[in-house]
Amino acid sequence: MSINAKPYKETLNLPATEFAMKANLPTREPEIQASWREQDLYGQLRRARKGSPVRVLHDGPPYANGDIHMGTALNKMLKDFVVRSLSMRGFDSPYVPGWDTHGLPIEHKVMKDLGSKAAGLSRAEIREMCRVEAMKWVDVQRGQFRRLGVMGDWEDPYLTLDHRYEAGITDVLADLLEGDYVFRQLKPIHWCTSDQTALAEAELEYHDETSPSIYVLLPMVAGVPEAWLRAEGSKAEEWRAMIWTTTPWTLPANVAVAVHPDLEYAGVRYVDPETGAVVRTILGAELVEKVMALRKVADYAEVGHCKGRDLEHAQYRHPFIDRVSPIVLASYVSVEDGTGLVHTAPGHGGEDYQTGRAYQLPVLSPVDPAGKFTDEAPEWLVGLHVFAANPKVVARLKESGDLYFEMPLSHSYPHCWRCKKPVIFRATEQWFVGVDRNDLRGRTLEEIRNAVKWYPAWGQSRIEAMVSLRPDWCISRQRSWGVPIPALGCTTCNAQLLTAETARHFRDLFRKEGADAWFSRPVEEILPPDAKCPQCGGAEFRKEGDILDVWFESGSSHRAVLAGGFELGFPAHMYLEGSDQHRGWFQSSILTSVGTTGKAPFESILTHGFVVDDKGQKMSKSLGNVVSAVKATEQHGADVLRLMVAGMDYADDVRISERSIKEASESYRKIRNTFRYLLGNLEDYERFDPSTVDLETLHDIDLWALGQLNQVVREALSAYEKYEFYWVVKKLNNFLSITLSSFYLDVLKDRLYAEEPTGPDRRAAQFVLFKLHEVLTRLLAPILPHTAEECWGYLPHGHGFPASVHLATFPEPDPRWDDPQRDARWAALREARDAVLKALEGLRKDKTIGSAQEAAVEVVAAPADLPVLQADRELLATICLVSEVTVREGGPVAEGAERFQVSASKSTYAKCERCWNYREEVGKDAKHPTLCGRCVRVIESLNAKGPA
RNA sequence: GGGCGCAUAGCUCAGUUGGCUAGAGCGUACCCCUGAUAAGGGUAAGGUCCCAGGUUCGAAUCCUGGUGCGCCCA
Repeated sequence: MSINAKPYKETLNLPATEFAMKANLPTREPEIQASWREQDLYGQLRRARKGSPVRVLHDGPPYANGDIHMGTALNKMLKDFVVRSLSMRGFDSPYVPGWDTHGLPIEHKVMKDLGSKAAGLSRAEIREMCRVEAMKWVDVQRGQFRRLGVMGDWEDPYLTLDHRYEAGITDVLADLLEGDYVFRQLKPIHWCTSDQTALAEAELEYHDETSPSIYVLLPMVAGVPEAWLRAEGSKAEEWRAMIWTTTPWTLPANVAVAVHPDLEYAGVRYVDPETGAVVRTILGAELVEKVMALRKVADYAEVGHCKGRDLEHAQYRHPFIDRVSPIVLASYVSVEDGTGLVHTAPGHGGEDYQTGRAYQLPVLSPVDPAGKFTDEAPEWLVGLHVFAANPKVVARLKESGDLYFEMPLSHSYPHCWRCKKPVIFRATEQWFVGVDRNDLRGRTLEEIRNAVKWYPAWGQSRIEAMVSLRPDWCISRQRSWGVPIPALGCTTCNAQLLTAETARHFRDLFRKEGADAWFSRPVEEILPPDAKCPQCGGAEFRKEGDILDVWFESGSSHRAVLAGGFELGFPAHMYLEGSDQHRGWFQSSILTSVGTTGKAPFESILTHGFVVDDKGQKMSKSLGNVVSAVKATEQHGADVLRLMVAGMDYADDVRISERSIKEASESYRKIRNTFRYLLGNLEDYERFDPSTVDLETLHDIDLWALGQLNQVVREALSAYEKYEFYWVVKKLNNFLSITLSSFYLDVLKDRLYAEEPTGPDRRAAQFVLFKLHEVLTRLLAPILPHTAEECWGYLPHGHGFPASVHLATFPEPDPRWDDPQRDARWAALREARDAVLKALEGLRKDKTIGSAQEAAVEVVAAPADLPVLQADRELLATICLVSEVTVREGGPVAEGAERFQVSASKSTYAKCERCWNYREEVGKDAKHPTLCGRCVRVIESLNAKGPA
């Protein structure tokens, strides 16, 4: 049968491809992921990059409880962009994900589920339940991260409960002990006297409680302002300092009174309305009236004023203990309530403790685990529970005349989450890492400044400020679910045995049996050989009960993972976390690393902001603005989420809402459809070898398009190097949308559809499409791994391409296509085209034409522009998709006028039945009277060749 | 209250050392095409550049002070 017999339409080369327009990512992505797992893509990539320069992004372990949320998803997607782009840049970039599996939230959950049953279980049994709980969430989260398309060694992640990891933690502790960074000191913590246990902030519930609110007059000894003494002719001993407290029982531990340096204080003389005695006292100036009113004191006068800082180092006597203590300065003092002078007991309060450290005050805590006063307390309190002691203390003060006023006060007070009883602050011995020992702080700051690159740069000043000011690190916790601090208590003298050597002994034990050994085995079985009490030389010990702070655990990953059994290498190229980790993991990592190796564990830090809603508010259940990462992935697909995240500047907060996901879907569709067009026109491409395409056959516009592609490659690669993914997305979007979809690909249609299928003109166009497809797929692969892989699969193989795009490397610009002069010429042509398109819109408005092909156009240009426009007038018609273009010389362009004047009219030619162009020759050929010259030529040639 | 950030069209971002009549993509409206078709093309509308002072011939850009939002701390 002759081709001639077919309708002309069937002789066109219309696009055809299996690559679906509708992505259907929710079902397609899991299929693609399954195939990656089947072929062990991650393993293949490792083998392919073996021997290349290594760049490791070290994963910060998320906490293994609950589903992942948008924040963790954002973090993992960014990490995946980094790891994949490093691989495609040619680096060997293994990624070992990890989980933080110890710690309070998991233990808390287990204890809550157990309820009263918890009391009957051993610590080892509770730990086993915690392990099961943690591993459950590791599995859940692993599935969710994989669903996002995150590539890594999911089969062998690092877990902080792993024996090897536990040994790594203990190894770091041993090194810090060896460097003399670790010490023991009293510190107040929340304590439940009923359960006799320490409580974390998360284990407290706040309820209203009624406490005795008392105002106490402390006798001054020295330091009362001279002016006040002179004015009154009084001595310092005749003055008082008035404090206020709602916990009278803490007064035995009082060792200071705090005032605010900048607040105004008054010296007040008043006459006691009951006794008629004259009393002189120091009070916050703003509170004088209020305090005097409490007892309706009418007869009072202010003797003088001073600043709080003038009172520093003044001295007073304890009301019922033989002790002289100082007035100190503290910035948290306010005149909200009380007297402006704050009773300070470092053993019984967090702020008091900080102030105490600043002034080197003693930490007194004469209270035993049951909440009863020890014999360090005044005799009349010993053995009494602290809450029962309150009225006794008040009575005593009243008796001695030191009580100004008393009343019951209802206020919010912390209670134990388990027994619901009010808790107290009680100082206990804790383990610390001393930040100023061996100048750890200074050396850490040196590393921060000189050895680490910060993305964005302000991350440096942020962490610098934090490290400069941070207090010593309390590393002990009174919990069960974690790695024990392997301290041994001497049963004879209570001294603690914990040295680098003993820690290393337990490190080896933990490596073999896990930290569980500490809890499940009797102490005699696990004692280090020749263990002797450092104080009394005794050889009998008990296991102490503290575990390590979880920040110490995750902060030890540079030892347990980087330098450990994962062959990643120390230091890592990058740590990448949210900006909260400047205080968290970045700090615990660099402190333990500098303390043990002298070096930062990372060469660079990349931080991202937090996920907020479309108004910039944080996501919270109560605001109802939470977008679920898991649901969003199921509904829209991982690639859509990834595109959304990649398009935003992560340095700032990242705004996510249903709307932003919808917008990302639309943006995704545009990308996908452009690829579909490329593939649709490459369907027959694999039948020949692109290297046979004679570059001479490329049209000028083809060369220009390849030159534009070069620009995109350069910009994308440079953006990837700077980890500026939103720039990659922006550039690719613009290229896809403006350069390709609305211009180049539109212009190419005539050639692709109407020219001879295997003729040089169409093949030249396909040569470019092939290149576009290949290059753009590679550039997008780190961001849209599923879609890129799908596209890649449609590429004709056999040209030395790896089977997966993720084994490929990024494209390089091809200098053969660079030609600035051609670019300038095309800039002018495109400007002329814009003017033409604008003119056509006028014809459409009045219904003269529909499609551009119906129009004939005259362009008036300045003499300077003529050479470019007149060089190839048919070209101008081709790129404007109109019937014909005539170019006429006009005068020089006037100031502010358009560069090109265009007038358009309906073409007088007839429409070619085959290519729909309006051409002069239509009707001239006797055999094909409805065709234009080009289509006649194509049909004749096809006929000559016979059926394909 | 302190430290570190952020603030330009409805959304995501440009705007190098002060010279803009402030741009781009997406979205929106309207139109065209019906041979990329739950696609494609075109045109257009959209901004007290957070606010208030200041420096300057000139400020989205520099300075000061606010406001809002985020993270961390108190």
